[in-house]
Amino acid sequence: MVTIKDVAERAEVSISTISRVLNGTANVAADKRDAVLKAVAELDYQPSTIARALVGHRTGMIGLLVNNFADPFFGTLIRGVEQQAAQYGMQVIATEGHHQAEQEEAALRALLARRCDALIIHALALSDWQLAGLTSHCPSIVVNRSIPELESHCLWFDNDQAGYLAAQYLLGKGHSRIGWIGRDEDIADNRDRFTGFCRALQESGIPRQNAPVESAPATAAGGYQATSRLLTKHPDLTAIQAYNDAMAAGCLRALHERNLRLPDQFSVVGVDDVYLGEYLYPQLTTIRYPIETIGQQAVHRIHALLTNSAFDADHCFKPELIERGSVFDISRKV
Amino acid sequence: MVTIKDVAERAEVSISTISRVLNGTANVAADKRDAVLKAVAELDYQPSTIARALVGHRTGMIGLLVNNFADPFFGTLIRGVEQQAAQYGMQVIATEGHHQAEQEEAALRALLARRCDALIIHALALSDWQLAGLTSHCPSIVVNRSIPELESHCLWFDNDQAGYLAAQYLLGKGHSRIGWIGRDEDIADNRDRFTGFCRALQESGIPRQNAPVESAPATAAGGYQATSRLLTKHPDLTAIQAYNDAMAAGCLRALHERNLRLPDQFSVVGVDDVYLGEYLYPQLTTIRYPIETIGQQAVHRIHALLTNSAFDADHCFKPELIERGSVFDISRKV
DNA sequence: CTGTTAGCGCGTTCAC
DNA sequence: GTGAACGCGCTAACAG
Repeated sequence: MVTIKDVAERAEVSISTISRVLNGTANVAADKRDAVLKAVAELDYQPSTIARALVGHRTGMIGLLVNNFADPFFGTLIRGVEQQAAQYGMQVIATEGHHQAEQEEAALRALLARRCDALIIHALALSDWQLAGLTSHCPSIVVNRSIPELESHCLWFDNDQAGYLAAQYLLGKGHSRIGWIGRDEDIADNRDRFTGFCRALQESGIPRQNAPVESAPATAAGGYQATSRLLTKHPDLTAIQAYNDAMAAGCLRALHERNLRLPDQFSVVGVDDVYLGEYLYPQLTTIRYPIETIGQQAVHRIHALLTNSAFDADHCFKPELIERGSVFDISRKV
Repeated sequence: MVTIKDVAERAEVSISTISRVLNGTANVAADKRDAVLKAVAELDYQPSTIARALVGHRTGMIGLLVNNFADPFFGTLIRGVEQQAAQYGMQVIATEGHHQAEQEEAALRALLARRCDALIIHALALSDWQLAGLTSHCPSIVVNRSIPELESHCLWFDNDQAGYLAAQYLLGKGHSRIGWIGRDEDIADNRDRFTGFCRALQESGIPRQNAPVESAPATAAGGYQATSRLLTKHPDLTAIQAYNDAMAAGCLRALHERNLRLPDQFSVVGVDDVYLGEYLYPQLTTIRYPIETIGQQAVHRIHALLTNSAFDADHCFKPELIERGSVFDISRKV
């Protein structure tokens, strides 16, 4: 690897001069400047970011912890983070936590050992205080979670409102017998979306027995199972609201297998708007979780943290309805 | 940040001793060893990987270049790479190239400047010689592409065989009027899969006019368009083979919209087996592109390169049929 | 304007 | 078995 010393010899100047022209730290005589640039080009010299990091106490790296790379939800998050980081001349080093406390902790420690300038964290398994402990020595933004003591460093999504919005949309299309297929793990996201769902029904005066519930893993297979159970017990339903798009996809499959004509005979709505929506049939009407925007905002905040500048206090991201084709207006049919 | 010096002071030994117990480089008296360990724990000391990298000339980082994070295909690749890297105690730093030569080059340069120990590259826009130039100073593995001069450093997929396998499967199920929906960009993947498709038909004595072709972008929307055009011109088709799963998803939508009963009335097969297959209805029969395995193998090779050990010469990954529900055996129907 | 020097945090000689 | 000293590649403060 060619070092600053090699360049200095070739350009016949001192290493400081190299450093100066490359960083614009001070004025350098035009002829020497040219000689340096020439030598740099000829040698294809790239300053070592690690040597720079050692002396500058900045690595230019943002550590990112996500659950699972293969999941497009996180892929989209990574992309938002990476693109915005590039704007600030930083790079991203991402790791998987698999929703396991030990792995999440190990990943964070590795990121810390790399001396990342800042961390962006999506962790479900770690407790609030564990997270607080691990991040105490490094500027961190926690996404998709709200930790009371760290609130100004959290970016989250209004899951309650998402559930509410989806249900309201269904109600507005004339549905009154709506099933809910939820996630079987008791996590805040699921609770909140369900709470919003219930609130919307209640406001419309729909009795609870008109809104049966089934739980399953938050996957397509889970959505399929939950839907099957739901339809067997409650054949009078006209719509299903799913915890997320993956479950909604499984739900659609269960409906297709029953030879229902979609969307005319049954409506489905999801939450997340991750990738899947346009691939399914009918194309899924859903609630958008602006995960890419959240990733970008996280980087903005980090930049603000690192430069001690101010940032907006707006931590909570609002859901947005994405109307595609999976919901049918049954009020017109009647 | 707590440094080795802090630990040394606290443990009342020299920094060399700290280094020795942490790296097991030499024997240390038991009492001092304990003192060191105690101080390390109390201070929660993590050796700086960047200082280590500077002196050890190893960063423990693998640079990874992919097209697009949000695409599950690459998400799965990243996951394969990351998991295997973790086995070797290395970490991954990933960047996006967006299939644009300048961005791919910039990304590689950034990775090089970070002094990654090795690179794993999925680049479409860069020319062979550009790639060769960029990677000449760093052990690199090129995935999903075969470069003659770098062949032992390439890992690729037998696209021809994939196209052949898919077509053969369709033929075996009694289909003889099969459409092809391909990618409108002229890249090797598309050409090879199509070549394999044609070979299978030819071997079965199917005349070319029974196998019409349409091209479109390699997305669900493209698959939808191509299918629509194909069906309008050739209403007698009984099956479609798609360039990839995304196009197959769009294809399914076009079929659903024509109120075809699937899979009974029309069969579809894709290639890639990325994530989508189980979400669609009918669940997609496809050809598996073992991208996660390729990612793992790439890391194995890198490790071999870095340790000068031998590795298998097996560069070409074979396709595998994944039978799900989107192909109907029409020979039984007749 | 420019070269020399002192670290950044750590692994690794060398003497002791 | 252990500590002092050097250097990895670079930036920043210091002289000139």
